[in-house]
Amino acid sequence: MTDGITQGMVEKSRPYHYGELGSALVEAGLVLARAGGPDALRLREVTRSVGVSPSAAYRHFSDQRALVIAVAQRAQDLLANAMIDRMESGQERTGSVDRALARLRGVGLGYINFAVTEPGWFALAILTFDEPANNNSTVTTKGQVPPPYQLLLNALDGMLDAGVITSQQRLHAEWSCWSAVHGFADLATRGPLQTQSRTTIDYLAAHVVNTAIQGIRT
Amino acid sequence: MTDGITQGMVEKSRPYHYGELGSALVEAGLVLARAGGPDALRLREVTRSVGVSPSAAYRHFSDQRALVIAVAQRAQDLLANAMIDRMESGQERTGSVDRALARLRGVGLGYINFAVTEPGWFALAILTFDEPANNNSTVTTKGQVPPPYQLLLNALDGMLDAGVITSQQRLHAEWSCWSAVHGFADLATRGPLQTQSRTTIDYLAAHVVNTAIQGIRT
DNA sequence: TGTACATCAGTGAACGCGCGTTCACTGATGTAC
DNA sequence: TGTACATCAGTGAACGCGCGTTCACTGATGTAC
Repeated sequence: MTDGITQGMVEKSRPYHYGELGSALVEAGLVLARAGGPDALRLREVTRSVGVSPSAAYRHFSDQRALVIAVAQRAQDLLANAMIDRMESGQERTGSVDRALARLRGVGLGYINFAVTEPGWFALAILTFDEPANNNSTVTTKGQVPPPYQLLLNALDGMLDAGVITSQQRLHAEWSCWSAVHGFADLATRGPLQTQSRTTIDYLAAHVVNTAIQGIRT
Repeated sequence: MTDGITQGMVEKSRPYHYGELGSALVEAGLVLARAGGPDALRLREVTRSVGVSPSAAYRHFSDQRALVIAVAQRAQDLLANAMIDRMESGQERTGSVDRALARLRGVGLGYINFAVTEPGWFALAILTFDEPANNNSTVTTKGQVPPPYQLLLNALDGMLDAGVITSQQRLHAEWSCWSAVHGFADLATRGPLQTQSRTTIDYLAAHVVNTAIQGIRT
């Protein structure tokens, strides 16, 4: 029997201790949450999928909640990355106005697109938008504001800088935008739009984002 | 010991069979969900709060899911009523334009207000926005479209009739409006706004609703 | 009006399940000498 | 270089919990005659 070396895709006869069980658990949690959402993050199931006893998790997380928060943080980062990707695609724009508009649109559509393509991760990510960013499991704090929210603020500031909106219109615009985009994501993910085709969803998403932007431009 | 007659607020020594256990369970579920949301609707807990054995519920509902759907239907009705109340308050308006605008605003603010004041019921109500309206427990079907959604459609049609928006602008406007309002409700209920004061929430809600309406007027 | 009986709403015990958490342990690691 | 030992990551069994659902039952109801 092979020993020590990871064998194929399923690792049998695990090494002595374990490489980095903490991050392995988070990674396994990410896999489970992708398919099953936050409810799939049961401590026993996560440890089982890693091939470790349930109590082993307590060497790395104080309790199940801490594990969920760590996985949710990863999901939130994935969401932020998806938004950044969408924001920067088609980056060459003629004017600064068009560029600011495209970036704001990208932020919104990236958010919605992530929600629709990865509903499990999305549901997990939004669980912790309220969490006060507890630094857990030796992760360095990135800042008080959660990344997705910060991306939206940046895009809106870009609208102000480009002169697309006034500072009066900029006021509280983040809540109008976030509400529209988040609401659509929820309706498409858990609500009445969940049975619609992807084509329809994408079409409506573009419409909703454009309308929201029109709204803040009064 | 008193018997037969309901005693005070807690009914001890229950009557022979039970009045209307089916609706009593739904009513008890409503009380539980108000405080604990959908997760509080455990069959054993509902039957316990009525003072009946768990298996008694199966005389009235095929399984737990059916009970949850019945309670959710009630929560959805409460939401619809809250929207109607808000829509009709301050009904006397000078022009038809102002009236249509006020009604649309009322629909949105009623929705948000219900979510913020009754988050448990709101969370339950939105659980079944996708449900195909299964007629359960001898309840007459009210129509395919869920009431809250219908109210929004009516208000938007009113905007069209009053000439506030064109038929072009009317197109898909329901999704822009619902997204904005629903998203704000979620952010205020489960998200980053849940720690804000009621005053702030109300102020932002008005802003978001106004912005959404501006958006569909392009 | 009174008795026999079918109906069926609610009982109570039991089922299997999976969960999060604890605790005394074991066994590999890496350091001190 | 080799041995003794402290460290601490992971084990495995057990805890108490509450859930949804089943099934043979009991006991009040209301109907038939």
